[in-house]
Amino acid sequence: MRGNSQKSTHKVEEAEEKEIIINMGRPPCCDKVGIKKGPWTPEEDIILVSYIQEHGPGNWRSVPTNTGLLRCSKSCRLRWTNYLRPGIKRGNFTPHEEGMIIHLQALLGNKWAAIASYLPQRTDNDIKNYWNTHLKKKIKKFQSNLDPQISSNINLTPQPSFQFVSKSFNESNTEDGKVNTTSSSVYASSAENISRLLEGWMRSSSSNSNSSPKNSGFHHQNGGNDDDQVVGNGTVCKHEFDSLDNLDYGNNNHDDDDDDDQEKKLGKVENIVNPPPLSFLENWLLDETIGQEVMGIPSIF
DNA sequence: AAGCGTATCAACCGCCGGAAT
DNA sequence: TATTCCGGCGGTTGATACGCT
Repeated sequence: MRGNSQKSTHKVEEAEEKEIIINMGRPPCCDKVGIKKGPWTPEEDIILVSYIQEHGPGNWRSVPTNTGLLRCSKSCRLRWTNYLRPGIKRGNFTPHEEGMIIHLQALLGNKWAAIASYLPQRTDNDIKNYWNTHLKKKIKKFQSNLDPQISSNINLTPQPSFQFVSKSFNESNTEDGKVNTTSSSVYASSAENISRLLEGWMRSSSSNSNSSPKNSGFHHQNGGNDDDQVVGNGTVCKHEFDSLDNLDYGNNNHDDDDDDDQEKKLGKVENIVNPPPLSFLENWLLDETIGQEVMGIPSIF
C-alpha cells in the first residue's frame, strides 16, 4: 500500500508504468473477446472490401478496430488474401495449371505459397485444397498402376525433392521468367460479385466516382466483362477432372498476361510479386515434356 | 423420398520468423 | 537485449453439397 501523500503522483506513474508494461513489445492486434468465427457474410465482405479499397491491404491489426468487424485481424487477412482480393480465379483448374501444380509439388513439396507464386491467380489455399482433393487422389490412383521405380518420382509426401530443387536454384539466373496461366471457363467468384456490388454501391452513394487510385485494384480481370454475374459455388466441374486424364498441354491459351501485369502494377496481390528468379525452373516447368519425363507422368496426365 | 457416405472448400489452428517496442 | 505481436504458412476441421442406395 502506498501513502496518501504520494498517491496522486504515484497514480500517474503507475498508469504510465502499466502502459509501459502493457506496451512491452508490440500492442496486441485485438482482444480475443467477442471475436466472431465462421463463414463471412456478404455484409462483412463489403465492409472489409470497402475498407481495403480505401486504405489498401496491410496493417491488418487496425482493420477490425477501424471497420467495426468482430473478426480478428488474422481472419480479415485470410478472407482478403484467399477470397476477396482482386484477380483470384476460382474453380476450373486448367490442365496446364494441374500440370504446373503436379510439377511444382514434386519439386518443392507442400510449399503451397511457393507453388501459388507461380500461379498468381490461385491462392495457396485453393491449390492446397485442389491437391488434396483432386490431384493427390488421382496421382495415387495412377501411381498404383505404375512401375514403382517411375512412380517413386511422384512426390505425395511433404518432403520436397531437395536435390533437384537445389540444382534448379543454382542454375537459375536473374532473367525475368513469366508464367502464364490459362483461363478456360472461369467462375466469377462471389468476391468479384461483391466487388461489383461494392462498385455500384460506391457509385450510388457517392457522385465522385473517381476516388483514390487504390480503387483501380478492384477493376481487375473481369473488369470489362460483365455478364458473368453468376456466383461461383467453387465446385469443380467434371470435365476438369476428366481433363487430368487427357492433359493436352498444347492447348493453352495464355490470355491472362494482362491480368498478371495489372496485378503487379497495382502491387495489390501479396505473395505473387517478386517470385524467385527461376527462369530455368520456370522454363523447365513450362516444358511439360521434360516434366513428364522426370515425373514419370506419361500423357495420361 | 429418406438416409447415408463421400467430396469439396472456406475457415480455423498452431507454429515460426521477423519486426516493433 | 528481451519481450511481444504481426504476418505468413501448412495442416486440419467442420459445414455443406452432392451422389448413391
